[in-house]
Amino acid sequence: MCSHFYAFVLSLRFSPTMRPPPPLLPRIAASASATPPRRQRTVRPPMPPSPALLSSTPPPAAFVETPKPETTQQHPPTARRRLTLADEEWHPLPLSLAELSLPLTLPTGQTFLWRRTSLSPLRFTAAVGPHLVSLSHLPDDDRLAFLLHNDDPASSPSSSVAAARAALCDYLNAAVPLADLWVQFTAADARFAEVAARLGGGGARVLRQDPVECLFQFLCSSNNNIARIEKMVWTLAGYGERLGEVGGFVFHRFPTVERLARVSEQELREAGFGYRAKYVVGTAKELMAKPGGGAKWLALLRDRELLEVIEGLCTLPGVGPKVAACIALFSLDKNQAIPVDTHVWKVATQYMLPELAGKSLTPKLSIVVADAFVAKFGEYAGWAQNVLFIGQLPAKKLVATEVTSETAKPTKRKRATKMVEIQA
DNA sequence: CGGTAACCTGGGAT
DNA sequence: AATCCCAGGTTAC
Repeated sequence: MCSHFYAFVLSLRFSPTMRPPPPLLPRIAASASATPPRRQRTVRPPMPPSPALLSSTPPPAAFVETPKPETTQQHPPTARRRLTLADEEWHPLPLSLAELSLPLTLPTGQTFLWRRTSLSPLRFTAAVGPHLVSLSHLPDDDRLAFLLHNDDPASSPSSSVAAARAALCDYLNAAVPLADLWVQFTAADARFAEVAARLGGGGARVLRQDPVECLFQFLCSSNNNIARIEKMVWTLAGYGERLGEVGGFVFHRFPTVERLARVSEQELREAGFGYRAKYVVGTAKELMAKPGGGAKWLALLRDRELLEVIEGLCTLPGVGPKVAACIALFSLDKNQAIPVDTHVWKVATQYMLPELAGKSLTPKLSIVVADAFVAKFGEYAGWAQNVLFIGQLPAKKLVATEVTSETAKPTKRKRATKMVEIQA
């Protein structure tokens, strides 16, 4: 039954709507599942969430931390002495700790754009669309909250708090009830239960990123390490509009495809991209040739089937099955997509398909692995895979926290880092 | 169609 | 100190 879909994928390859196929070599949808997707979802994920989770509307008054309305001035006269959360105008989001753990979601390999701008309380900052936001948890509450701090107040009037909240709920995939999934996954697989327990309480959530942003990030990820990926992605972000400075980091809105298409390969090579420089430039130009400029073409993939999505993405230079699956899962609503990399391969041969141990990972075998995940975990298999992937990361690396230069006294040129174990 | 070797770079291990 | 190996892969033989 696997072969049906394999043939299906090959046929898709030559779909007239796609760019002319390269000479050969079926770079098939390695991470696609052969399981026919029932009821293809379009934009919104399945599993109707509780009304309270349906966002973009302000949360109940009980969750509002600051007594004053959001339209008041940003810094009350008495705010000099102690900057509490309230003084900074944090705005609550409808996500509990069980639904979203920041350290298990932001710095664990699905995005490379967030920066830790505070250690205690733990705080992360990044641009979400045009909004420069920090995320943290309110004290004495397990609710998440965000702080909006674009440079120019005029460009972010009070109304944009609502816009930022809506953008965040979308970005954080807030409508998908993660806690329910974990119950299901824990019952389905002992290995998942073990990893989930070790990670403590849940909250490893799959994001719903902007497809352009996601694509160019994972273009940088091939045969590479996290530190350098972050550096490269940060370089790309620098081509976008400046949004502001937080914690010593200057944040930019992620650049448009059009802007990226004007960057030269040599410029990127000098920035340390290596052979990926030509992937970035090539993909940007390839996208510009699409009707609507590429961003639209990518966005429309959200309405397509997983196999077709993988197939389409693989026409872009530098995008293979694994990177395509990452983009599908982390930005295109393809919750069944399973990025099969070395870590997932290890998990699969160790716990799920021991008969494959010792073999090398081929595109066909990664389909087998993806199928095994979907057979075990179902429609949201990609979310389970994400947790198992995190479980493969070195425990000490899960929350590697940078210490600021004033407290760290780095002995060498490189930044000192301090490892902080998660939970307790 | 499966196996293999380059491909840029930088950090850590030997 | 010189080399090797690896890092969430993709591409070309």
